[in-house]
Amino acid sequence: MLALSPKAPFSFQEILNFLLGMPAEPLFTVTKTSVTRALNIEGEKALFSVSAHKDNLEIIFLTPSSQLTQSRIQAFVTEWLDLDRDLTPFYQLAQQDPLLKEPASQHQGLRLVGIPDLFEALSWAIVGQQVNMTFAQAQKRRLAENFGDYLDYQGQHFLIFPGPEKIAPLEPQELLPLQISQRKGEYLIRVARAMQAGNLSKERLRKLAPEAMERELLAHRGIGPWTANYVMMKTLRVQSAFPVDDVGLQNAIGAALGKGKPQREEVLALGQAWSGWEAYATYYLWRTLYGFQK
DNA sequence: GTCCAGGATGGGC
DNA sequence: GCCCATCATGGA
Repeated sequence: MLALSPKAPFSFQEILNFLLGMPAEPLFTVTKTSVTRALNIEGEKALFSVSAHKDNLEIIFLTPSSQLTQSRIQAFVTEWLDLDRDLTPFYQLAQQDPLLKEPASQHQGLRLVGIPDLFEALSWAIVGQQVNMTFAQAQKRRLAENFGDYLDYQGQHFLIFPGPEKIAPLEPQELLPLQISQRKGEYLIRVARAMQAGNLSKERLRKLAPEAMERELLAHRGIGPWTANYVMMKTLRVQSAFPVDDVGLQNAIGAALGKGKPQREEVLALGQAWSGWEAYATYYLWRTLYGFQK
């Protein structure tokens, strides 16, 4: 067991509610009090769960884990749940914003749950392009089932997403049975190969300024503006990342303003008020779409 | 049957 | 630069 102390304001319950309200994620299980997932830490598979303990969080290691693995998992959870972020400036900004005021006060302490693994994030974004999320989750699950790993524990089956080395040798036709289209299969495989060749990595990207980072991502076939900003938001933790073209964001804004989907320029104009916090603003607006209430 | 999903690309103009 | 067809599948 290991305790974590997130920066206040923090609410694990809000995180759980958010996850429970989304289409089921294949890589972890969520209950009303905890989230449990398996990871492969440098060849060692480990299972852990995160739950609230008073004002703090605790990580429970469900499989025997070395000291090194435990500290890696701690770092993973900190990054995954954005525990070190100080949200105070965002809430100050949100308080004066017509669109953010309500969601921010209603979901005080909600963190932007990320996707620390770059290949997982890109894969998820690519299969999620222009299809509903339930369908996209099914494809992600099939990728994990067919090419990833797993850990069984007390009758439960925990999937581990494959690394790029598992996808790089494939041909798009081999992904068709998973209902991944020829074109998306090409995108996935090319991204996997670029990562394997070292031309695309989190380490390289994180050294770049946001503009250069986006350019670098856009250079890859299959990564457009939406995918680039989505990954910057979920994986690279760029707070100014802003997936303007996201249909969910547009719907959330439209609903909040009591009208239809806004134009691209309207979204950009609203985003100016969120400068530096576009990623969290987007996330809290997404939250309004999936109204899971206890 | 039609429309919409947390888009990207390449062509024509 | 913008507009448009195409890809491609499932659920409402």
